Amino acid sequence: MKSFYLTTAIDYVNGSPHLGHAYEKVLADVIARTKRMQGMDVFYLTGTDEHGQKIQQSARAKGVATQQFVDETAAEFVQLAQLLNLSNNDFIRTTEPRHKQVVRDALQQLFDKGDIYQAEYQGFYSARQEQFLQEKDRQPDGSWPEIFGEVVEITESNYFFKLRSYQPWLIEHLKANEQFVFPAHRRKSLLEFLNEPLNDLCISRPKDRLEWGIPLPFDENYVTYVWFDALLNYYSAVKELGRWPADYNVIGKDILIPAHGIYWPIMLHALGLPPPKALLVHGWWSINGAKMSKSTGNYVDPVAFTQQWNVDAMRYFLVREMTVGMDADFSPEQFLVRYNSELANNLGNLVNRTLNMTTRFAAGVVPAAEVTEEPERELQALWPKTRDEFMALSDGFQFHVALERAMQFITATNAYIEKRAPWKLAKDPSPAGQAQLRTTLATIAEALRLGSALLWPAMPATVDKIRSGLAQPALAQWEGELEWGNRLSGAKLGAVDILFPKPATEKKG
RNA sequence: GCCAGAGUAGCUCAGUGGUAGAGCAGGGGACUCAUAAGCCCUUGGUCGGCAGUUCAAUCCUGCCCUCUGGCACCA
Repeated sequence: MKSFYLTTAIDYVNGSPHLGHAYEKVLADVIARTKRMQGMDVFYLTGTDEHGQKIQQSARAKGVATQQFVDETAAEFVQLAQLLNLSNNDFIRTTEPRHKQVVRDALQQLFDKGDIYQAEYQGFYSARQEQFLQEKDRQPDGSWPEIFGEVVEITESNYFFKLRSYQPWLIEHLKANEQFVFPAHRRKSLLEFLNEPLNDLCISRPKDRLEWGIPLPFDENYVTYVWFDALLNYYSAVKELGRWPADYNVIGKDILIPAHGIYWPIMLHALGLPPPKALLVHGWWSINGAKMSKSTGNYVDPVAFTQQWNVDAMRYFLVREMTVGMDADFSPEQFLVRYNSELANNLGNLVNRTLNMTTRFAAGVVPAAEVTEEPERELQALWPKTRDEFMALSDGFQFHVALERAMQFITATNAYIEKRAPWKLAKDPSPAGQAQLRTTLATIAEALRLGSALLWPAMPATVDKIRSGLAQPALAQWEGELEWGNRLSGAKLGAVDILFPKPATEKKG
């Protein structure tokens, strides 16, 4: 069985999850479930990034122990994963011993190898912000902004990783592997960035400035810089499982350069490990057409929103609305449009009328199809076309179009019902009419079984509910499930609650 | 400023070197199994602008305009 390993970025537990976090996890989950449906042995990793100065500061500001602070915030992300029905195989936290050990081993290895050296770093330091400043932080007149307080030039000793010496290798790797970054234009911008010489990466922080981190194994007076620590999670989680390298590291566009596009492949290469096979870089969500911002209230709480509606509706919307790699806009109005027209009216209603008619006209048992005439031929011909296009689009991460295609098949099934008008056939006592009626009911049920199977990665719980109504087991994989046939003949259909109930009032509230 | 992306029907987006497409919204109609859902028909665009290549460009090339994002650590 082909194995497939993908990861999400691990979330920094300095604040609560927002819509972007939810999206990335759902996107990765849809990919993971798609690959499982295709018969692959998938390992899906997500987790939290828990070290660093901001976290230490936030914990102090809140007056709680740092460990307690990260435990509490990490719990929110674990809950989000559960709420979104993610199929992750593991959830790694960078404060776990299993991770810390891998980081320390990696640092020691690089140190022994001579890829890490100690040097003096000179710069302007703001004690109030506890950070080094850069020239771009200066105001036009050369002074430092008030928020930094007193700024002094200091010299500090730190450890540096020889990033620059691997720059030629990275450039070669990017040129030789066009699929290393998706979408393609991100690879170009990465190469652009590499036109300039890299600086070596400072990978330590003195303990008297920052103690919330992983101590350097070769100098306990320092802790590890948070990015160096965090990136290794993708490896530390599966080191013992032998699953490295990842097929995809799924990340947001903001952390491609320099973290995932430069630090990460070079770190791995220096350690003698292969880089990930590819980085999948997604875009950002705006809210109501504007940048999301908690302070202005232009914000959607993914937890509250999901609970208010329905997990699968949320998952469907996120994947249906955004083109992977591009930005998209989230608004309650647009959500409602998709929810009503595609989920409730098209899919949900098809499920409902199928079960109703089978109950009413065939005592709840799916009949065998007996005739194949123009309406059947048309729908049956559309199926393999839909399925094949859906697969190709999914493989290319074009989920927004793939889902539209699947929905078009659902629409075609609704149209088929109108052509056959089973409610009229039910009043036709002739043998031919009755045969057409039985055929119609069989055809609808089969089309629903097939069409819904495509929707499983995006809406697993919903699809399994539909399948339960069709007396089918939960879907395990697509193999053998996507060919038109008559396996539902004789199936005693069960009841299914309204899948996507309409909101009480359609006006926005 | 530099780099990248986007610019196609009211909205969200597909798409192709050869007389422009879908969904939603809008208009009309027939039906009733169904979540007043679904189905059929339909209004609507000089495919950002200019020039070029070509028998032919929305799709190729060049220039320009507008919007968005990034420019070193926030998905």
